[in-house]
Amino acid sequence: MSSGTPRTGGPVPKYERLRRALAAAIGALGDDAALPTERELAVQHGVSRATVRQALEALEAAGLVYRVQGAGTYVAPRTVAKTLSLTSFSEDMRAKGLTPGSRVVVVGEAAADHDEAADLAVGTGTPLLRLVRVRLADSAPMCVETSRLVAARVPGLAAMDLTGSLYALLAEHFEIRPRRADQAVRSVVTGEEQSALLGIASRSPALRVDRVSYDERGAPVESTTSLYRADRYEIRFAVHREAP
Amino acid sequence: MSSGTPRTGGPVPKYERLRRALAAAIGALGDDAALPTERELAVQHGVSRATVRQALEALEAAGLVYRVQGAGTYVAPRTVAKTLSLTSFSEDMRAKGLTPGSRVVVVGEAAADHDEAADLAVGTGTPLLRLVRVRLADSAPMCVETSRLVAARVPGLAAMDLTGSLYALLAEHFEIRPRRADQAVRSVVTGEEQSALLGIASRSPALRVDRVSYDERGAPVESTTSLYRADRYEIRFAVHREAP
DNA sequence: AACCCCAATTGGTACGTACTTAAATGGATA
DNA sequence: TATCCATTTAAGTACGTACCAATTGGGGTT
Repeated sequence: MSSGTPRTGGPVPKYERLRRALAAAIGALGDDAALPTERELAVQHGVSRATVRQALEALEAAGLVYRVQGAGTYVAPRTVAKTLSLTSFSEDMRAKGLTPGSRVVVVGEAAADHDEAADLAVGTGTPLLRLVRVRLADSAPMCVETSRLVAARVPGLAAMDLTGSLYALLAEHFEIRPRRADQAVRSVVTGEEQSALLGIASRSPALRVDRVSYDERGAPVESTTSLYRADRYEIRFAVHREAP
Repeated sequence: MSSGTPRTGGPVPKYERLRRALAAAIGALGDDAALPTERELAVQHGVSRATVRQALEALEAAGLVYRVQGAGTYVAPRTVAKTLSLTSFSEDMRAKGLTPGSRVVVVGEAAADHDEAADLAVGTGTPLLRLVRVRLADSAPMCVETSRLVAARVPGLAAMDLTGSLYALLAEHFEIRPRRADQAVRSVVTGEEQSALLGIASRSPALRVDRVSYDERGAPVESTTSLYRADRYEIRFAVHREAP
C-alpha cells in the first residue's frame, strides 16, 4: 500500500449512509418536526440501534437535529450558520456561491524567521516557500493571503499553477492533507501596500486570520496569514456548550 | 455491573469519568506519546471497550488526542487554541486567567426592531430587555456588550445584580441555559460613543461579534452584540476537516 | 542490505442485549 | 376542573461479541 496511491474510496459505512439519508430527509421537514424513534429508524433501515445512534450523533453535532431524553429526536430550527470547519479560501468561496480566483503577488523562497520557524516546527533560517496572493471572489479582491510552507516538503510547487486551490495541489502532488488548524482572528487596519492590493482606502478595517494547519499526525504543514476586507467578509459559525 | 459496586458513584457516567481521568493523565505525557490500546484501557479501568471508545471520541473531538487505525491513539501536540465553545464573557475571561467585571451602561425595556425580532423569533415591537455593559478584564475595559432578551421570559432580571455573569443569572433564576449559538465576526472601526466607553481613540479597529444563542430546544434566548478592543482581544480556536 | 510478504496488533464498524433516566400520557383523585 | 401519580415511551448508558481495515514489525527472499 505504501507505493500506491492511498485511494480514499472504499465502502461507505452504514452509519454514514444513514446520516446522509437522514440529512436529506430532514430538509423536507419543518422546524421541530419529530423524527422516527431510534428503534423505528433501526427497523426501517435494517440496521441496529447503535448504528442509528451513531448517525444521529453526527447530525446532532452538526446542529441539524436535537434530542430530548424521554421525548424524541427533532429537526433543529434552521439557522444561517454552519459549524466551522477547516476549509481553503477556494472551498470557502465556492460554498458561498462565489467563484474563487487568485493573483499571485510574490512566490519565492526565504529563510524562516523566529515566529515562522516556531509555527512550522523547524529551525530558524530553514528555507520556506512564501506565497503571497490576492484572493478574488467573482473577480473582485477579497483578501491578501500569505502562505508559508517548508520548501523541502513541496519541491516544484513554486513552478505550478498557484492561481487555484493550494490544498488541491498539496493533496495531488505531495500527499499532504491538512486535517486540523489553529486559528487566531483579530481586527486590524490595513497598511499602504495591503490597501492597494485590496483596492480599498488606506487604514481601512480588516479581519486578520492567522492559521497554522496540521496533517493527520499533528505535524504542521502550512502557516497562513489572511487579511480580509471588512466590507466584504465575515466569519460565521455555530458554537455549542457542553452538557453541564 | 456487579451488585457490590458502590452506587455512590453519582450521576456522572463512566465514559465521562474516564474521559476526565484520561484528560488529566494526558497532561503528564509528551506530544505524540502513545496511549494504552483501547482494549488495555478497558481492562485497566474495568469498563467495556465501547465505553473507552466513547471517552476517546470526546477527547479526539476536543483535539487532545488523535487516533490512527492499525497503530494506536496518541497525545495530540499541544497548541494554544482550544476548540471553540459557547461561553459567556465571564467564563471566557476566567479561562484566560483574568478577572471579569462589568459596568452597566444601560438597562431597560425597549420594543424589538425588525432585526431583533427576527433573531429572537418574536413579533416586531415585542418588549425586550436591553442591557448594555462595558465588560472589564482585570478592571480595564475589554468590550462593550449589548444583550437583548424577551422581557416576558426574564421578569425581574433588570433589578438583579448585572455586573456578573448573565448566563449564571439566567440559569439560576429562569432555568434558561443556552446550549448553542450562531456567531458572526466582523472587523469594524469604533464610533465616538463606543470609543469613549472603551477608553480608546475614535475610529480604532474593533472586533464585532454578533451572537444569537439558543436553548436545548432550539428556541432563541438571547441576542448579543459585542465590540472588542482590537488591541486587547483576539479569537482563537481550532478547526477540523472531515475525512474526505 | 534492501525488498517483499505475512501475521499480529490496533482502531473502525456493526450487531445484539439489558438496564436507567427523563418526558409524555392518561386515568384516578381531590 | 385541576392535580397527582403510575404507566408507557423515548433516549442515555453500558456491556458483550464478531469481524473489517490499516498499520507495524518480523522473517524470509533477493
